[in-house]
Amino acid sequence: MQDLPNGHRVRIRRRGADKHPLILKAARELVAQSGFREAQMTAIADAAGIAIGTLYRYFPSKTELMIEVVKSAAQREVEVVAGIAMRDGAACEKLGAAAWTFASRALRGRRLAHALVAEPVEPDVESARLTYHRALSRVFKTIIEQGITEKAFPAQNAAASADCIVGCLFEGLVVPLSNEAAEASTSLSAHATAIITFCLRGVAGQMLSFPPPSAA
Amino acid sequence: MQDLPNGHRVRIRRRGADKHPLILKAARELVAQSGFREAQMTAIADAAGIAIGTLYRYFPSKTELMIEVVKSAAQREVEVVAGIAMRDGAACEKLGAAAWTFASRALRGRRLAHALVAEPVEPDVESARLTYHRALSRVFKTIIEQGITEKAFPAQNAAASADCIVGCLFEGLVVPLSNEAAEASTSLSAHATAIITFCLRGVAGQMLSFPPPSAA
Amino acid sequence: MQDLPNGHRVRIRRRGADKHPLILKAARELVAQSGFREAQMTAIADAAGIAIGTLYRYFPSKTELMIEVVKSAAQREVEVVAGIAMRDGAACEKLGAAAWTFASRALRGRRLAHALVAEPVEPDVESARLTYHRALSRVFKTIIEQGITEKAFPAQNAAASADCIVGCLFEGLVVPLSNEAAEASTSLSAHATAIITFCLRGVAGQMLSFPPPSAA
Amino acid sequence: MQDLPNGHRVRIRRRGADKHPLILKAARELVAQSGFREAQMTAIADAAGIAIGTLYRYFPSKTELMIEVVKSAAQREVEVVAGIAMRDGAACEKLGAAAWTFASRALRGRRLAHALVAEPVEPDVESARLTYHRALSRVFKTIIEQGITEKAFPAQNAAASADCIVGCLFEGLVVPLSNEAAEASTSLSAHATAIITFCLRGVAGQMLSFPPPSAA
DNA sequence: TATGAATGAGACTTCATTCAT
DNA sequence: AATGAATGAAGTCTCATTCAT
Repeated sequence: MQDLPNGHRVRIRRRGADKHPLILKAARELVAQSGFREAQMTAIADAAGIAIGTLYRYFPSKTELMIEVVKSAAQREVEVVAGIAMRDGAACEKLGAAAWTFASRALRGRRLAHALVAEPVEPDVESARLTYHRALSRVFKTIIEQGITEKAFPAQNAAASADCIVGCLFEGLVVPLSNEAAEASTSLSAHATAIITFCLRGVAGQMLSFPPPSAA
Repeated sequence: MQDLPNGHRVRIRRRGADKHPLILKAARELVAQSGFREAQMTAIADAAGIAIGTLYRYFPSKTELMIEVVKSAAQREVEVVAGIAMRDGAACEKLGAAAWTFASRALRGRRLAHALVAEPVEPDVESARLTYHRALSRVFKTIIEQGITEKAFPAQNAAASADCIVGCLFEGLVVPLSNEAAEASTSLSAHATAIITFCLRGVAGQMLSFPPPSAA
Repeated sequence: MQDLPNGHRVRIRRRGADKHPLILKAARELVAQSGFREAQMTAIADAAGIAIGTLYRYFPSKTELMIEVVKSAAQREVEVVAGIAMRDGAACEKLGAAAWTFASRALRGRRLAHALVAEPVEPDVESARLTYHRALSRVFKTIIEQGITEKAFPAQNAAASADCIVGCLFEGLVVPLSNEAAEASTSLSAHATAIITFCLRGVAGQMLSFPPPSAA
Repeated sequence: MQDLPNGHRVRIRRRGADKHPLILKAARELVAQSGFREAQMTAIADAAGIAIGTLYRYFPSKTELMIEVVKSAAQREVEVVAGIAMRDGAACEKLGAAAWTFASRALRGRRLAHALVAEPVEPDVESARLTYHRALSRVFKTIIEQGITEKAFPAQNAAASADCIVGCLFEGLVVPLSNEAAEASTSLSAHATAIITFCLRGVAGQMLSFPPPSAA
């Protein structure tokens, strides 16, 4: 036995493919398709093309698997957005770019994004989801603090402002995605622009032009 | 069968008390106490002091009942906040007051607020929950539009800004409530102030003093 | 809700037969037939002619049901033997009669007796089984103490002697029953007589004639 | 395939260590530690430091392995006790010594002793366990018969008396061990003395002084 | 020969819903 | 109209055994 880098305690496996990512992928796709509710262990095993017992070789319980699903999906989002925060450049521009990046990614991968934000889960998974929110918030907080230091933004409670940005993005972009009817992407894009404009005003305390980057 | 004014399709009942509100109240309290997960039909019937069979005379399914729970709980919140929007006064003040009212109500009734925002539900209930978000957003939109008309606020996408406010309030206040550990109410209150300040800046595009009303 | 005399916390049931004894009987028969191992909840429900869900209305878990099975079966045995201890008469005679009664009952109901003595169970059920052993032992202890008082038996550790009697009866009579091949009842009867004779010698410290009662 | 002298039917193995005893040892230790319930095949293979597939090369099924475990553990106990029966000396003293030896070994190795006496098993393993009881009984029978021949003991059904002794020792010493709470070893020792005294009286039909040997 | 990943039958339990009384 | 016992589909998890490498 040993602790693997991915944090799971499993027997050492020498031969055969590690089905961990395979299962995670299948689970994530099921969740992305129909939400947590439809992601039964049997369905996940079927989707992964393995037996239910094999699934339990890699994940000790459904809860653990769902936590991994949330963590892995969330981690990716946070990484991308965090990458922007680390760039050189004005806080104001980075803030807009980070928000826009998150928004455009959420507009794709609708169902999964929604699952990461507002869908029914049990307490332990909820906790992992909350961690995602907080991680995302920290990225924005970092940018805001830089802006305050640079005098680009007025003094403010950076943590609260960051929470607000996350809330704006979720409520403005992700929650509407839950109803299946996909709106025209142009109107969604315009909506995203309005949302981000609001966030920038909230942080900067003044009107800022917000030119959405051409690349999503 | 007929459609009643209150929108419910029930069998005509001539004698005896209408147990509809009784059941709704019991269900709402159970959800407020322990969330949707713990609100089994049997438990609701017990709490209402009626038989499970009777419950099914008034609600055709658990889904329908939960939709009613969300609607009724949401309606109350919306009404209170809408009441503030209808007042005379400057848009700016009303905006702060409405936000603060929502916030303080959410800080009480944590569990219910959380259930209305982020808890696991099935698609049909999710839909009712979304309607609540939209209704709340409309209230803020009305205030913002008034403010734009009065030149108190700059021109903006009022609907998007309203969504943002709702998002800020939910993300900033309700989601953190999901972890059982109740923080000190003073820090929560300070947090609420920071959140609302952000919202006002986002709408007004400038620093606004935000004096929270003494009464909630 | 209320605590019923049988110690189970169930909803008050007004109409319909109380299926508690029906289930217990079915479970006991299954155990008597094939032991604990074969007594799956589904099989018990089938045997009782009810649905699995109904079974769980009356017993919260398999463990609880098995504990009841052990307790109810054991209680009956202890009661019968205890009845003899309460009679008037010489300790010596009562001791023989009690042992013989237990023995003859064990010779009938073989499988169940074996389950009560030596069969595989989980810890909680094991505990109930141990209680049975101790209760039976206490009956013999009472008789022995009476005999010591009456100077019929020498001074001795009555509790230990009682345990020994229980052990003799179990090992001598019940354990051999576990192999399906039923021996001739005459030889079993003779064996029982030899066992009980040993016990009487062990208690009395001298040779005692032991005339088995004609009635079983 | 062939039947080996040790009674095992195994494939002929020419090279490499015979892992039979290794596996048996691991299995026995696991059973001794946590009982049959916790002795899963995988756990046994792990404990033996071999692969599960290898385990199945030596034992065709779990049942077979458990039978071997019971047999081997039992054999050791029987051998030790039988060694005493083979000594020179008075039957009476040997009887006490044999009983005391068994008792003191049971007081150590509690869990294994309990598994050998009263733990949940399937029919085939049960059968092996019964064989152990009978073998132990035969040892005592031998001693008793010697005593009868020597006129040290009165005429009696030696087989039945021997069964009784086994029953006394099991019921008096092993069964109480099943509850985890380890009693003070002094009280256990006193209890063992009382049990053995009873057995001696049962066999000899008179009060005998029983001086427990100092060494176990 | 050895390995150990994979298998899947089967066990327990929950809870929304029905229907005879 | 009211009752609540009964139902059983469905979901999670375990572990003895197999077989390709």
